[in-house]
Amino acid sequence: MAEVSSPPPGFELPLLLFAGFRSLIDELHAELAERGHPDVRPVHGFALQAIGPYGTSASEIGRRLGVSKQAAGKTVDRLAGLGYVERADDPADARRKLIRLTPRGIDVLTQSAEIFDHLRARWVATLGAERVAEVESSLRTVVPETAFPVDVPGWFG
Amino acid sequence: MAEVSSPPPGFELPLLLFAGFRSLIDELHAELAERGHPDVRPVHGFALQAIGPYGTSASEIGRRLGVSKQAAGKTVDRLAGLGYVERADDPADARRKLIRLTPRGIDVLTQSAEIFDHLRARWVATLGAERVAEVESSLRTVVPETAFPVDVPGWFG
DNA sequence: ACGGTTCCGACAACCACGTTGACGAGTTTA
DNA sequence: TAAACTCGTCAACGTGGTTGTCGGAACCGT
Repeated sequence: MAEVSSPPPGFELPLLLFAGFRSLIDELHAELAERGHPDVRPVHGFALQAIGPYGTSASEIGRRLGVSKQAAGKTVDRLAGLGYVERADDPADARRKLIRLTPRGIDVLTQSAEIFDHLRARWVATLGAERVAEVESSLRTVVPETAFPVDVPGWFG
Repeated sequence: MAEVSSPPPGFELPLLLFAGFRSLIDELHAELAERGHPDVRPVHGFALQAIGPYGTSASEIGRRLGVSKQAAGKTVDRLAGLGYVERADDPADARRKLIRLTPRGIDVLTQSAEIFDHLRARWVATLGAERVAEVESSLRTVVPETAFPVDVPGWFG
């Protein structure tokens, strides 16, 4: 019944989770900057993921990200300005503009995957494969399916 | 030498960490809303924490949060508008305005601590005390001291 | 085949949150 | 005392959201 030693206060858990997330993202972007992608921001990664290898419409990106089509359109504008995506007319539907990843956009995604693997390997080197796997499996257990971070942008404010 | 089963791709780790963080914060704010604090946003919590029980100046809040004093001033404006903080003249220094938590501000902090404890207890009920403690200790090990999320606001964009 | 509904992308106005730069007023320091 | 610094505020701006509106294109039911 009695706790042997008092558990840590509950507010540490979210702080630790965020710190872990943040350190990974910070290192990712530091590394991306060194590899020729200094201008891509954390939010952009989610948008690029939402586009996918075959391209989609801006409205669809908005739906996947959980934001309005207007917001998605603005994000596409900026990504286009940075050279990560391009707009093309959709031959099948004159209303739509197909948003596609440029080679540069594909590159940043490829490199990101590589860097994330590298960062996870660093955690394994520090904690051991088992403990990393257990963190992952614990989180998978406790995180509701719905909470998966599709709709990240603007969630904070 | 060979991996018995291939490890999960590295990009899952940050996603899981963020999903865990986010689910906790979402539940916190859902609960806070029910307890009479529907307008407080995730970012505000960090600012209220930065103020502390005795109050400080806006510039100091900015320093603690890693943002400009102007940005801190705006945040204080909003928190004051919501009734969580108040400005008072500092008798010792006519330049400074002392930002202090109102009773309502103290209440939201007290309730947050309580809710976080409750949420952690739910994780314990699902995963067991040991696994939760191990997640915490693993993260403490792997997170650099410097990455502790003091300077959260605006970090994303 | 045509007319209503729905969807697309764009424009405008607005809000939240961050940034720099400048400034007057007050405090500290040399 | 004069110079240097700090505080808070104002202004302008950038970015990432929101809602509302709108014309044009596609779909669907009669």
